[in-house]
Amino acid sequence: MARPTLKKQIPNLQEAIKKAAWKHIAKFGAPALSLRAIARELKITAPAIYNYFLDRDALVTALIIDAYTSFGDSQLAAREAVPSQDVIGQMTAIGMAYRQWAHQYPQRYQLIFGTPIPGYQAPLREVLPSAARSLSALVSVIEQLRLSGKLNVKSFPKVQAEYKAGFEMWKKYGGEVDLLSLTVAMLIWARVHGIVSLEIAGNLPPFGASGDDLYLYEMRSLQQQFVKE
Amino acid sequence: MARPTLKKQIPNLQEAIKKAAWKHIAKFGAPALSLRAIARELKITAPAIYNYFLDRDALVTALIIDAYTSFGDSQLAAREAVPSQDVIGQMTAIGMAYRQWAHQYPQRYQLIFGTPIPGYQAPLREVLPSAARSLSALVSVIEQLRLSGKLNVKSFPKVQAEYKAGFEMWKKYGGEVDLLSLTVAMLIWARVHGIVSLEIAGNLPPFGASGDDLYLYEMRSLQQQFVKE
DNA sequence: ATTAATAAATATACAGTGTTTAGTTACAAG
DNA sequence: CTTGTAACTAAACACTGTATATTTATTAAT
Repeated sequence: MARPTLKKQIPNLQEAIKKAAWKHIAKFGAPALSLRAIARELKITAPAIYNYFLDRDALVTALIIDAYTSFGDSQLAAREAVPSQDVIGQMTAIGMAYRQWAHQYPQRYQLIFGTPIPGYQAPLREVLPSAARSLSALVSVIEQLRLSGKLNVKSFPKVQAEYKAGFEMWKKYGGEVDLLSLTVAMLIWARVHGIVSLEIAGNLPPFGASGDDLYLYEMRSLQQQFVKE
Repeated sequence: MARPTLKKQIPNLQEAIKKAAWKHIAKFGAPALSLRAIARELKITAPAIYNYFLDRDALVTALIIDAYTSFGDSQLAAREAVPSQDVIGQMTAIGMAYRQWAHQYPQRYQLIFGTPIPGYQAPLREVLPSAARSLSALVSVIEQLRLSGKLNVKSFPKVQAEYKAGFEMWKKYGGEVDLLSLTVAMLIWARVHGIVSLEIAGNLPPFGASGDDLYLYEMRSLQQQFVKE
């Protein structure tokens, strides 16, 4: 029985593999992800997976893209939930959604922003679309702030010319914005990422009853620094 | 020949193993660290390593402690290089040393602050001494700032009571300071870590000629936010 | 000096991993 | 009814960390 009959075949095996992979990641963590374990779960043999993914890295890449999509959905939904006139409200909503998503899916967060898979390096070309989309919510808000003249960027550093090509590529998936807005958004991202990644890894003491006082403080700091008036 | 004669034995094999491990990490990255590869390099068998380290994780822990020590040395040296009256100068020196060290030893940086070893979780008890020491340079400067009344901590959030035990433990290795100074230092650490970790992973566009304009900007931001006057 | 104990290594083996190759079968198209 | 292809299995390779048993060099005790 080299090939199972259609009746016994798993209908969308590609999706089933990813689903089993997520299940294993949630249970044993991303580093323990194993093709053979997935195969056991689905009652197929490990090499069968190679019909759907070039190798383990390709599977991980697919998982990362899914995670980015989930993350981007959460970011865009947060922005949409606040009326577009209230730019500052959108900014905080996006920031809160960031941390909320990270706490809800710590494994997905680490899969995207950490380096939990041995030897794996995400191929930028494949990941960029979903990654740019996920950042686009924040970037668009900063852009709105800039267009309304409320963005305080006194002496904000400029990116080097060599990055221009990367920026053009970003715009393709992240939307038409000024380079300044993108770079400010990236700094904000870096700040938020700094706190959340340490928090997820358990390297920050708990602030406040629910632990988010420090985060709120940092969001206020961002507001005071980058929003005029 | 189960046991080599003293002449053929490697003199401090424990150190030699760590040295070979670092060599491999520098060459192939931390995730590719392999006991068997180390053994091959030293021309011994893999199980021989178990005479010096309980298991692979114990070796990694030893490496992390070494990395923390190297990092701490750099931090403390940076503080010492600036006269103790110039607290703000010490603060920036420490900040610059942080990034400099991270760029000089990206693998060590990722070994400490990332999670590049599959399934490995650093045992806090063993790592804390060197970790606390490495942070103590920054913490001590913040403490000086606080004692001289120049620390601006208007509405800075407080840590939860449950952390008090961890704080007591920290003081044992990181020096006698106020809890506030420690937590402010941790926020500063989070900010700096946010930028540097993204930078090391290649996820930030290059700012300025040598790429450190954004970092300088962020250090100025910290100063403006936390230093009075 | 002889013997016993210990320490430090090797040899071997086990269970696991990703991946390659060759073979087999179910199904679809001609 | 045949042929071709897609989708799988089986078996094997080269790795990995680790456990166990064994061997030997050195040290300590008698």
